[in-house]
Amino acid sequence: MLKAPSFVCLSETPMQTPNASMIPSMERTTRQRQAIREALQQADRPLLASEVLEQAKLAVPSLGIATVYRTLKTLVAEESLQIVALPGENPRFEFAHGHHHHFCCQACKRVFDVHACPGDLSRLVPKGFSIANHELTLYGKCPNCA
Amino acid sequence: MLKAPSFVCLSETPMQTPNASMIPSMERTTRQRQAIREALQQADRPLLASEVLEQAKLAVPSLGIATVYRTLKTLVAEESLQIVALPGENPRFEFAHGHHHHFCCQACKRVFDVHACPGDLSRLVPKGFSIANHELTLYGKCPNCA
DNA sequence: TTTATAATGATAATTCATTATCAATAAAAA
DNA sequence: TTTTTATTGATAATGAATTATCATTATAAA
Repeated sequence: MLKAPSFVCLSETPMQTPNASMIPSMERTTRQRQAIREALQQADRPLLASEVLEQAKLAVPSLGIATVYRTLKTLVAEESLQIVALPGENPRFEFAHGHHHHFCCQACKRVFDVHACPGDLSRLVPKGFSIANHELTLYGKCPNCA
Repeated sequence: MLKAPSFVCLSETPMQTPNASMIPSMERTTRQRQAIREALQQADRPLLASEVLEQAKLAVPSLGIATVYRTLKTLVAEESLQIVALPGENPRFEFAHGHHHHFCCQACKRVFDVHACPGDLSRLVPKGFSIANHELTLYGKCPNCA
């Protein structure tokens, strides 16, 4: 009998909502995945897929972009990574660490975490609107570029 | 002698930075363009290109998406329209009207203008960072969806 | 080790928003 | 009107990010 690939939801099993069993598993530890994890951990800022590739290639020069996308997708699915989507920018990725905001340097285009928060913003919206969340992006010059 | 199309920068003319003379002109008033303008004016919120098409088609059913994109591009180039780029969303368009923020309804996905502003946010960033601008997006339920 | 198969990497394919093409149409000057 | 040509609309083409394919490689269990 065929063994199903680890990411397939078998028809023999009861239908279920998307959860860990639907997420492509990472059954093996590979140099590539370690390099990708470390690139993200050592950068103290969210990285583009291309930046992850660039950094992780320093450890594993043969690394391909397909593996970067595959690994990022799995890490997002298992909620280890969160996506940082800035207006008009490709998604960036960082290890999840709660509510925070971002600073985008207009010179070097790097994005930094901002751990402060303006707090309750319900005063800003007209009556009838209810706020569940907010995203703030600051633009300016980082210390290196100022 | 050939007359150049109105949007071409003739080689006989001195090189110049992009300005009004480089912008595709709108020499004729058409039903299509009026319908597109009116769709944007009557919506009190930024619209996707697809929403502009949908609305303007009510006035001009034959309207095509190419004309919508062409007209939006020209209106942006002449700075009549500004682009509203929300994280992970296609660009929306609204008539320019100064600094303001946006509220995105998590239910109906419509985006509304928020004319209030949290003000100076320089206290939020670590020393060495300088803030030139900021963008704030609020998420929640609009009055229709609450 | 040997073996089974998960994972990789080169690259083809896909996706989808946007732009270019071009014959047909229509605005506005003559 | 007639004429000129800017504009339109159907759709082909483009561009850029992401995903699929598949032969090859390498992990980890036996």
